[in-house]
Amino acid sequence: MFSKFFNLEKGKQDRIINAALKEFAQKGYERSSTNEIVKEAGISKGLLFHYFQNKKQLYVWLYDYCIDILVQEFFGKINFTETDFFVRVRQAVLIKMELLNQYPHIFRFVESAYMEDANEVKAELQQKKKELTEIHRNRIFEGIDTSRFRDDIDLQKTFKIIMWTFEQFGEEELQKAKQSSAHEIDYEQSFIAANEYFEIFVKCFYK
Amino acid sequence: MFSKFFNLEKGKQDRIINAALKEFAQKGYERSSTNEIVKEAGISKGLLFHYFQNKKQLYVWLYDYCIDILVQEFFGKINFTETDFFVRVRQAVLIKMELLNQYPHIFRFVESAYMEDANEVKAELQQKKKELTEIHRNRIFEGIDTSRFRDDIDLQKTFKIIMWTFEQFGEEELQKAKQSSAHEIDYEQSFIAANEYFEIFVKCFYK
Amino acid sequence: MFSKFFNLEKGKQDRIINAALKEFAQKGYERSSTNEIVKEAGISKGLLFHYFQNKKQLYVWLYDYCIDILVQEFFGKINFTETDFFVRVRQAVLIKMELLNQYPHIFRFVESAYMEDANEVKAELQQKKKELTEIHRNRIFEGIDTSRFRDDIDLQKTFKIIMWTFEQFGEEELQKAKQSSAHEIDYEQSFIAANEYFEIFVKCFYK
Amino acid sequence: MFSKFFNLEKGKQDRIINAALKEFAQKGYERSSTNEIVKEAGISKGLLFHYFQNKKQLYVWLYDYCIDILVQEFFGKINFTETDFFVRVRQAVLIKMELLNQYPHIFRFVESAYMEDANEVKAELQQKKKELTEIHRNRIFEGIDTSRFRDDIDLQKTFKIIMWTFEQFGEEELQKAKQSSAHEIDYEQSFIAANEYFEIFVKCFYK
DNA sequence: AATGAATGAGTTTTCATTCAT
DNA sequence: AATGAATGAAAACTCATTCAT
Repeated sequence: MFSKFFNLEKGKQDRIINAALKEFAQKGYERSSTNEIVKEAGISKGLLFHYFQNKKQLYVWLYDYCIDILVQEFFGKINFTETDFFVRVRQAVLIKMELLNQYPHIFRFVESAYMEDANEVKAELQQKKKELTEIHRNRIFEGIDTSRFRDDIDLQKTFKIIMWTFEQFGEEELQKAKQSSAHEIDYEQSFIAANEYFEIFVKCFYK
Repeated sequence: MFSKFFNLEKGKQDRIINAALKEFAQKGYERSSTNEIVKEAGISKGLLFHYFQNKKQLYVWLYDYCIDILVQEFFGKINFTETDFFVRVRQAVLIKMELLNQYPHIFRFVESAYMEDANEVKAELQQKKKELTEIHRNRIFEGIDTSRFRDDIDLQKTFKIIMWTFEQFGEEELQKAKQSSAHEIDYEQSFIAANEYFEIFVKCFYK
Repeated sequence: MFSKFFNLEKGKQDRIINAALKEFAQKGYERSSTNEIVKEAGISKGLLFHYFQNKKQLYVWLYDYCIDILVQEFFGKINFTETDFFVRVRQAVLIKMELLNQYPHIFRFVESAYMEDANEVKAELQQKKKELTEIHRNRIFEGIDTSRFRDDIDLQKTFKIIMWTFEQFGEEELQKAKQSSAHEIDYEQSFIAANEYFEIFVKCFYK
Repeated sequence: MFSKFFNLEKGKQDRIINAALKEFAQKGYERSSTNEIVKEAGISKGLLFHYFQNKKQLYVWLYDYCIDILVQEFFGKINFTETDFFVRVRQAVLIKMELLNQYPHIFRFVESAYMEDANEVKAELQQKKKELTEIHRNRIFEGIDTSRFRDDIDLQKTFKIIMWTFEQFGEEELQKAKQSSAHEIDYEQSFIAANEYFEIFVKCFYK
């Protein structure tokens, strides 16, 4: 399929990927222009369509490519010997923040893809998202010691409460950052706040 | 400003509102076509722009209009004499579901507006969202009896955990509904599941 | 024809005239919008077209109206008892400058009308211009004492040279003014420069 | 920038240039339609905007293109070994008339551009006009023998009088031609009339 | 006399995609 | 593999003018 693309000279590959990443992250699927992408990548119009049949394929391929990178990096950094739930979740939150810092373009693109609702790619994207969570959702909890949780509450639901809290907390920090003067997450302060949530959870959900 | 619009014959007003609602909810701001809207509403191209200076104003006006309806309906139905936090939240969740059923188009449009990231309207929308939450966030907790919560946990953060949980729970139910055969929320089953979350919270967060 | 218009309350007449003057002078015939005119004049769309059948008629009528004012003012101020050609021309140049100062909008509009080349009004305007010059060209030289000019040169052509010189000189001063910081004609300096041209002409064309 | 355009097949280049020339000369900037231009040139709408970013750029580029041709042709035909002022000016007047005949469309377009007052292009055009006159105004008088002029008159102003006279004279002949039955300049008769002006100038301005 | 809702053809510009070279 | 000329449908928006009230 895309093996052709990978035969390309590495530099050109990168220029194309970065140009597309930048354009899509900035403008979303619909508003993005293949014209701008080829201009930024310094290649011809025809070449882009030689490798990617159309805009949609380029977008979806790029999404897969980015997800692969993020998933590999993410799970590569998780310490699976740690069995305490909260330590594990805290790790995950931190790693996510690190990745955000390390691959800002990729992250921003994937983020924007999650919000993307252009009809053309929506369905395909949602399918992929679903598959992704199905595959990885429980991987993050592999080897967790569940014996420390209270016995009188549903564990699955308790996990969800915790996951949702940190998802939304992350979202809130992101929003705050956007509206701050620095336009950047204040990691130190975020870390302290996150810990306070951990404390509540430990107090309430552990035996 | 838009008083002109409200002088219009009611039927025509509704046709315009519904056409715009449908188009924007379905396709998002960028992809939506004013051409389609006027065709659906059965009016001339010129008329739309006689009432709304441009596409953006139409969108933002429609957003305000919808938010007004939802906010009024929502707070009109809340029983503020009830002081128990969880009963109040349960009420809110139920009312939200009712509204979803009663005004599906308006709800879907506002929902899509929350995800909208077309640069042109993003900033304005975010400002409005911020104002909205600032005004109403605490209204929903007016007169709540906080004495029943454990004293050793931060109340603000605890509230957030609960709110986030039900937001995300609602989201999950919506997603499930979309992928179900009926394409409709199974209220009975949702209600049972929601209750299970309530039980966890009561057990863990109350004294 | 337009007697209807003059029955209107004076204030409204003026508002309409000034609004049209401003719009046409600023944007030229084609780019001007009747919408803007009625908005500025504070009247309804329908009313404008009640008095002026269409945009073209409004433009042409306004042109006539302005020309009438300028012509009357101009010839009213000329001192026809003065028989020296150069004194007369000098007078004319000064009066033109005064009028420019007194009726800047009218002047700018007429000026713009002279440059107007919108097909729709071009022909009509040119016809009017021709009639105007035919009627008034020689009026300005009424009672002039031609005996002081050299006998060996064609008087008609000499007059033309002088007229053209002052027309173009005025144009040049106008351009200078436009590009100056003050955006205004420096009358004192203009007057001195004009005099130098007069001196050349007296030296060369008088006996 | 526009090198792309010149890579195009010559025939197509010409069709585009001529179509634009015709449309702009006839209707002026504002009233001209890019739709009409592509129709006349027999190309697609997209292609025009592939080569020229927008209508304004097309107009300004065309102006530059035309001015270049006229300036080169004009100065190429001037005989700079001739040092008599009046012979030189007579030459210039004749060459201008020749060019008018040879490149009627280009001439008409440039002429219309001089009268153009569409806000969008006005400033840019005026800047270009100013540069043009600054560069070339004195080139036309290179090597002129000024010793034959009277010593008691300002030479710069005298030159201006002469230049303005012939500019306006040319204008007048053009207007006459337009309103004549033949719609063409009667060169022979023009030449005689021009000579009469020359005679006046020689008599009056030479020692 | 006065209003302003209504029209719809018209405008410039963008865009993904194709294809001959 | 690589180019870039070419397409034409579609977009948002404007505008003079009409007409029922």
